[in-house]
Amino acid sequence: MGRTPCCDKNGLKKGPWTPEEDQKLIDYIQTHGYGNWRTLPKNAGLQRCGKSCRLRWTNYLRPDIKRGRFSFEEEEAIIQLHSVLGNKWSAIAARLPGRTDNEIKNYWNTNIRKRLLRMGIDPVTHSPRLDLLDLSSILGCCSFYNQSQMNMSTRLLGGGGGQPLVNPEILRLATSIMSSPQRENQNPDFLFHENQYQQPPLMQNTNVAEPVMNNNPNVIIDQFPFNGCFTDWQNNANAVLPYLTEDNYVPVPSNCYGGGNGEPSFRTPSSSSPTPLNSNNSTYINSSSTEDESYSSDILKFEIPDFLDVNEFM
DNA sequence: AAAGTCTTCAACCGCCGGCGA
DNA sequence: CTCGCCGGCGGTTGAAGACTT
Repeated sequence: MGRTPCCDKNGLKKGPWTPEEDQKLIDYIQTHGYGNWRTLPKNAGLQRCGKSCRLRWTNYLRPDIKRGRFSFEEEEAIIQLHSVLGNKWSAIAARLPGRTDNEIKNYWNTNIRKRLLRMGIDPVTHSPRLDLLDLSSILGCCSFYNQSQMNMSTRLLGGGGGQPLVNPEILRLATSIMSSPQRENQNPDFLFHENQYQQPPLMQNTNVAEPVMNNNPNVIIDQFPFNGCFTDWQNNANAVLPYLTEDNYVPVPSNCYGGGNGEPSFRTPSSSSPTPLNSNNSTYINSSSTEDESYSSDILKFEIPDFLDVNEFM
């Protein structure tokens, strides 16, 4: 289907918009609305192509655009949404009122993506990348989340009376993963292909952990052992090792690097019984850790803000 | 103070899907 | 069914400002 380029080569302006051009576009749209972007620039007296006008309007001039820095809540929402939707910037933007896909995309690429990388998390799969991981980065990530009042450095290292969040077994896992023959038994279905969140398969040994049955379509089933069960994987031949890709991914749910209050939350294994996941006001995925109550309940709880209609993702 | 490097983000490009003729 | 138009999307670019040396 040969289609003519929307931007005529001759005579149409490109590059940054001037205030005069902005005003022309605003005036025109306020008077006539926006319908046919192809004819709009001509009617509005602009030497621009329709595409450029549409972009300028939707990304910059639209009156409902919220400008300025992203709030922590927005940032958190972007990460969560990205873990489900992938690079569907428009879909993410649709759930963040006042933000454009372009803005979110830019913010992701310039801020969040880099931070995740520094934390050793692959920004594409939202999985820890062992080849990226180093402890200094993990500690560094605390600054990413430091808008919470918690001193995560202390927590990660086990200070303040709590258990360390960076389980020494993570380090052992790294070693075992690299040498595990089960690397060959990778289940590609669990990878976040095509931006679709997929449930991890059942662990064969229920003592280890198993994903909670999804009784509530509003809930992203997100339970997957990440901390505390590595020994079981190592010791139990029947236990299914977490998936590894060629690139040494260990896919973990998004909440492993951000609890409802923004801390990285490496969680304990959940109880094996299906947990009703309901809340009137918000949806929690609650890992009812009975084995180690010293873990903060906040860390084991992931809240999906109401304005994120998870239903639409499914 | 100047030069070099890095970061940010507005804008562009090319592709795709929907729709009507 | 094919074709062409249009809107929309995601990836990429490059200018400008910020920061570092």
